[in-house]
Amino acid sequence: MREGSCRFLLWHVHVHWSGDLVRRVRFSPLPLEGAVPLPIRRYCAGFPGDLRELQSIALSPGYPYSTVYRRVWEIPYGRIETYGDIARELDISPRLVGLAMKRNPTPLVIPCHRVVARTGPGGFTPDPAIKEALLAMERRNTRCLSG
DNA sequence: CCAGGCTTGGAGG
DNA sequence: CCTCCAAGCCTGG
Repeated sequence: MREGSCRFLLWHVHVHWSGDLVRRVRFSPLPLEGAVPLPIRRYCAGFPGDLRELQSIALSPGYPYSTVYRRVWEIPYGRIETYGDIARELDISPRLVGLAMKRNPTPLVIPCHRVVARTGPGGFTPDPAIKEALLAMERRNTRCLSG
């Protein structure tokens, strides 16, 4: 089990991982000694790229809300969907999707920031500004590709 | 057992 | 346009 952090703008992204399996990702004001998986380092540095080459503990069968996490894992870079969309598709309540996102053990790998409310970005722990920055970054990187 | 949570759609001002 | 509110889930405490 390895751990480390990298920078995303003003934040430090703590990652606990081994091989391509990521067990924990969290945003912190403080750095953590050690490295993070290359795809995460690239992503945080602003390069558009698929984090789906990484696995998350949240995808394992039996993990709470794993069906929700698998669904969210499918959302590609630069795309967004609403809590309601996913709720209807999985036949659960929107609030349950929100609860699952709040408990997401590996943000970024499970891209919960791409799940937004019908009326705006929606929440994000520990700071909604992180979500907005991630979405802005992906918007910008995606727009350049197609005009 | 029980209340929460990154919501939503509808009602009413 | 805005605020208010209950439905509705299922896990952790």
